[in-house]
Amino acid sequence: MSPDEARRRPPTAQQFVLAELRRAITTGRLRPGAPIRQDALAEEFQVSRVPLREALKTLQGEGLVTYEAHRGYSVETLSLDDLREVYRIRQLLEEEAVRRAVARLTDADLRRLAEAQDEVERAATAGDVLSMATANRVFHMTLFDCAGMPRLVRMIRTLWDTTDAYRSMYYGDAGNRERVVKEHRATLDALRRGSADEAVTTLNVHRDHAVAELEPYLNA
Amino acid sequence: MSPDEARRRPPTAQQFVLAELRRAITTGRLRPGAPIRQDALAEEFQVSRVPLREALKTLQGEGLVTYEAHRGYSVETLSLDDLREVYRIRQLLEEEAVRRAVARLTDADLRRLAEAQDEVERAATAGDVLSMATANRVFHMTLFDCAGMPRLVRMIRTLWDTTDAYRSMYYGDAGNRERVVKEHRATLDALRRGSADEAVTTLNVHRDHAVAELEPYLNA
DNA sequence: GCTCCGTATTTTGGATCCAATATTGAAAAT
DNA sequence: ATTTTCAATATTGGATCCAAAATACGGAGC
Repeated sequence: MSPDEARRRPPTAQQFVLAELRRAITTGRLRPGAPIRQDALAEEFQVSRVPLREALKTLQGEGLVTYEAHRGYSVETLSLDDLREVYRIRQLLEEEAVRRAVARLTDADLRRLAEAQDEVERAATAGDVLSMATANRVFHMTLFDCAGMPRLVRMIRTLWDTTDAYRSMYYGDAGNRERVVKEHRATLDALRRGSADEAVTTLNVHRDHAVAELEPYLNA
Repeated sequence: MSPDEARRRPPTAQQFVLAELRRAITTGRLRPGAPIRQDALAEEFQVSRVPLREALKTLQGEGLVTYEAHRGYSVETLSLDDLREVYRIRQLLEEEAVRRAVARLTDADLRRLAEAQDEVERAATAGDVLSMATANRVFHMTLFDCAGMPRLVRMIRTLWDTTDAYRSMYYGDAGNRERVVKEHRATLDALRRGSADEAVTTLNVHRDHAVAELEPYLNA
C-alpha cells in the first residue's frame, strides 16, 4: 500500500468500509433497492462481516439502507416523493441554520466562505464534477457550521448524504455549474451585508432549482 | 421465560439489547458521560458483544451515545444548549408535520387521535408517569404520522428519543400532567376545526413549557 | 398444470477467540 | 518531587466458526 493510501485509510475497518459503502451507494454502483450481500461485499473490501455490519448499521441510521431482521440490508430507494421530502426538510433546517449563522458571522467566517467559493469556481471552470460537488458541500457546510448548532448541522449533513448519488448528475451540466457559481456569489453578497432574508431566499432558489433538475432522473 | 416475555422479546439479540440500552440510558441508569463497558453490559444482558456493538451503532446514529475509535462508546451528555437546540429543531420539524397533517386529516384520523387522548387522560388521572409518557408520545406521533412524511416523522422520533430521559421527570408533577391534558384538548379542538395555525401555536406553547420546566434539571 | 410440503442451500445472526490499541502503574532518570 | 519510559493490563476491533432463519428447489399430491 502506498504511504498516501496508508495515511488516508481510516484507523478502523468499519470506518473504511463505511466510506467505501457510501461511495458505492452514492455513485450508484450498488443500485437502489438491491439487497446487500454481506459475504460478497466483505470479500470485495477485504474485511470480515463484523465491521461491514457495523458500517451498515450507521448507514441504516442515516436512511441510506433499510434493514429487516433475518433478511438483511438493502439500498434505500429514493422515490420522487422521498426526494421532495428530503429537500423540504432541508429547506426548514437550512433556513434556521443560515439565520443563526448570519447573526453570528465574523470576518474570519466570511474569509473562510470566500475561500470555499474560490474552490467552487476553480472546479466549475475546470469542469471537474467531483471536485465541484465536494467544494460546493464545503461551502454550504462552512456556512451552516457558523450557526453554532452542531446537531442541526449533523442532521443537514445526513440529508445531503441521502441525495449525494443524484447531486453529481446535477454538476454534469455546464449551465448548472455556472448557475451555482452565480448563486453562491449572491449568497456571499447577502451574507456580507448581513441580510438573512436575502441569503435564505437565494439559497431556497438554489435548492429548488437543483431538485427540479433532479426530478427527471428519479423516474428512471 | 414466560410466554409473555417470549412474545415481547424481539427476534434478534441486537433489537433486544437496543431496547434495553435505550431504557438504561433514558432512565439514567447509565449516567450521561459514563463510558460504556462492552464486556460488562454484554454479560448483564446475556448476549455477546457483537449484537451489543450493533445496537450501540444505532444509538450513535441517534445521538444517544458518542463513539471514538479504539476508545469506545460513552453516554452522550445533554447540555442545556443541546436541550434547547433539540427543542428548537423539534419546533421547526413538528410545525411542518402538523401543517401537512391538518391538510390531510380524515375523520378516522381524528378518531384515532381522540382515542390516544383518552389514554393520556386515563394515565394522567391515575398518576401513572410511565404510561403518561408513552400515551403522550402515541398522541403526538399519531398526529405527525398523518403528515404522510415518513422521513420527517422518523427525524422527529429520534429527537424525542434523545430527551426521553428527562421527559419522565416532567410527568412526575401532577400540575404538569393536568396541563398536558388541557393542551392536548385544545390541540384536538384546533385540529377538528382544521385550524393549523392554532394547532401549531398550542403545540409550541406545550413544548416550550416542557423545555422550561426541564431546564433546571440539566444543571445538576 | 398448479399447489403444497419438505429438504437443500443460501444468507444472516451471534458467540468465541485472537489481534491491535489504549490505559494504567511502577520504576528509573533528571 | 517531577517527568519519562516501558511493561502489564484492560478494552476495543476484527476474523472465524457455528447456529438460526429465510429462500430456493424439487417432488408428491391433486
